[in-house]
Amino acid sequence: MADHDTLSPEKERQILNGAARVFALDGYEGASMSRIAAEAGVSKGTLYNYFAGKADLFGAFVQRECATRMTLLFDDIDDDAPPEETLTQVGRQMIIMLTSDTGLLMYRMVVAEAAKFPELADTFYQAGPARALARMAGWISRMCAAGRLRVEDPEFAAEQLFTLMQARLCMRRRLQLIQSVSEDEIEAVVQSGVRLFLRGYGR
Amino acid sequence: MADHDTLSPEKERQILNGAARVFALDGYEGASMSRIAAEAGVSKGTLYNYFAGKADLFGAFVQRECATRMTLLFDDIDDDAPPEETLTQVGRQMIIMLTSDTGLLMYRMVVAEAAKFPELADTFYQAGPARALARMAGWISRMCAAGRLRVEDPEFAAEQLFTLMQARLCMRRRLQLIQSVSEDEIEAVVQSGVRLFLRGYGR
Amino acid sequence: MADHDTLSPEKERQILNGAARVFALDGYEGASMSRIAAEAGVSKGTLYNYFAGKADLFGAFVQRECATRMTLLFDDIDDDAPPEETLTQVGRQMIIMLTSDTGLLMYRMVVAEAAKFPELADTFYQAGPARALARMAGWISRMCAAGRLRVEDPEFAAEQLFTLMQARLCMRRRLQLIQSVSEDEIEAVVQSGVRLFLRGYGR
Amino acid sequence: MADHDTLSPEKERQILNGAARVFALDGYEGASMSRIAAEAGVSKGTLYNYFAGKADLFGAFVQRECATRMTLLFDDIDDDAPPEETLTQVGRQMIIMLTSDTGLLMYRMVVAEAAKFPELADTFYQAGPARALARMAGWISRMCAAGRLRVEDPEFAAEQLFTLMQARLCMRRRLQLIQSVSEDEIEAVVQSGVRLFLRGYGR
DNA sequence: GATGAATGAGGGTTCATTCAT
DNA sequence: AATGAATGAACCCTCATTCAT
Repeated sequence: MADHDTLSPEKERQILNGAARVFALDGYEGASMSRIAAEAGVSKGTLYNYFAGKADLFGAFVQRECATRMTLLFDDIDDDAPPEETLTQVGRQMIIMLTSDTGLLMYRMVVAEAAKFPELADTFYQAGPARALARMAGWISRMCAAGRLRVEDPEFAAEQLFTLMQARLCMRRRLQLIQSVSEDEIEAVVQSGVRLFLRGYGR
Repeated sequence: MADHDTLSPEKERQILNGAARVFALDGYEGASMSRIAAEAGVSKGTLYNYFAGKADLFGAFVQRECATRMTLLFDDIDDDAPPEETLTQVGRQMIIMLTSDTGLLMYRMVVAEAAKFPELADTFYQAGPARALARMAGWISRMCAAGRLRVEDPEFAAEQLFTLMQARLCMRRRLQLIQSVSEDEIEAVVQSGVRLFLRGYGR
Repeated sequence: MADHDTLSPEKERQILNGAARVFALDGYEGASMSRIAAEAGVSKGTLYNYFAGKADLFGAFVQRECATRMTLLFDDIDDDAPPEETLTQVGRQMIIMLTSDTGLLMYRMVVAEAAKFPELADTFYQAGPARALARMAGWISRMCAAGRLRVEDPEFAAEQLFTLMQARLCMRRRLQLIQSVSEDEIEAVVQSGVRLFLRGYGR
Repeated sequence: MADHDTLSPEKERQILNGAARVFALDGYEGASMSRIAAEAGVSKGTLYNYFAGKADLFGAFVQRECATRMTLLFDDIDDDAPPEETLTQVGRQMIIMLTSDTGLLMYRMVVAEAAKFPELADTFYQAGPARALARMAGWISRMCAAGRLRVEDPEFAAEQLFTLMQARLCMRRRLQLIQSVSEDEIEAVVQSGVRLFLRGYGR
């Protein structure tokens, strides 16, 4: 999407950072290239030297965020740890990501523009949720093989786990009903969700 | 939000119907007051006699839609029916609503504009999810009292139930990854979710 | 081209007059809608209430000018008058039209944009030169029938007559070599051209 | 116009060749300095080292084209040949030049921009039409002296001859009504024009 | 001398809003 | 109460020009 024989990687970052701030506040449609330029500290013309247009800039922004966020959600999964521990850790990190300012922003914009930019939503899905689900499903399969879980459809179970983590906090953040989440709140959601999951799929 | 010493309730309805069609197709930013006026069959000036502006019209539209859609999700709950049956029926209707064109549209718009119109998101939440959760939590409490479920936090359990229904289909619809859902797909999600719920909270 | 269920004929005229002044100075590409709006004394938005865009405005302008100019070039042709008289009178009016500010402007713009707006050039041709040629050819035919001229191809003879009128003054005006033409200059060109024509085609 | 203590004549030629291609396709307003730079294979900065700006570059381009095209329209005039033959040959070459792609292009651009670049139109006139007219007028004078023509104003007669050659084909090409001209069409126009000219001015 | 990234004024166009009718 | 013509700020984007390298 973005031109990656890019003129100056530093300036591209600068632009994307500015764009992130503006997109965050105003959404895709609401964001103006003028404001993004001002926020990024470059001229409007420079925006168009780095990105083909607004849609392209938005795409590059989404792609970068996905790539950034998705790393290390599962970096230190230890198959020998008790399932409860792994589930708790993964669930916690997922909630943290989904309720973070940028995570929230990404979700909002991708959902809002999915009808207009379906390929963007797909990019987002592949770079984010799909990878997370694949990893989780893999882990569940291994736990089944090890006799520690009993799951018929690991992929779907992974989805259930992730949706359970979205109870209460995620929805409220998405609807701007709350401005932040505390560690205690997160812990409560994670524990309850993990317990439900294990009662259903544990051994 | 809207002026409720309203000039002519009939004309207000007429405008909101036009607005609904346009917002549905184009979203908030994409909708133009001209198109809404044309679609509603009134002049642009009349729009401003009934609503203070675009944001106000949007608010009134969301409010009315919420009120309209949210009715009777639970109209025929029978406390004597087996819990599994009730859960299945409620879950099924929830998925149908969330993946319907209008349900999806509402969700997208409210989430998209939550940062800009927080009070709108709140309206939506109160008129929709909050009422559904309250009803469900009430039913769970009654089931606990009847010794048919064992739940510590009925309100939260209700949220978990609803999030479980959002696995797979809802997310994919929201991201425009799929264009429709089949009854079989719905049934699979509902059954798996209800089973998980009952294994955790049943008796 | 222009919307002729026009909002206010007076304002449309006002806009077209402003457009004429700006197009005259800057040509099609060089003219800006902002300047046209300012020159016409209306807002930019109003321009777009009356015309679909710049190309449409330009088209309407060309059409109006053609319609205006072309009338009465031949209104009072009297078939009983001596051919020399008729030719002189028509030739004189033709030079006057071609060297007038608007006539010049029209020619410049239509020729300049013919590659980009061929249908415009065609409109111009049909509304202007084609009609003039047809009328002239008709007159020539009648003069032949009356035994006062001897012409094989009346249509082509008409073209030759008109091109003869373009010697000296028209080209120089088109190239901005001169800013105006005097009546004496016109008379000289007309007489010389008519004499040449009659020596060749007269009887 | 162009800086003639020029940095490298070779590079200047290179730039003008690129400019010619772009101006030919897009006209003055439509041509962009970026495209010209790319087409010429130099950087945009270099353009500005050789030419003061777009207008200056355009001027240099027109000047060079005039100098190039105008040569040898009359190189082989033989005063002993019959006037009809000479006139036919000159007329034919004139039509060919005026209806050629480049001739047409030059005419269009110079006429289009005459109001904005009057000195440019003058350059064009001096380099092209003026020289052609002077040569032709000279030949006519010599023919008069030799008793083969009888013309009062040789200069003006030369203009009439040239305008007669512009009947039909030139106008239609200029208005993009036709895309090409055949030899037969040219011959018809030349013969008819020459005959008319000789009936009027021959002896 | 040559480069091309950066600039920012200006391009055509849209549209929420106003107000005279 | 209803109209819709008029407004003008703001939109995205282009491009002639400059200047640090």
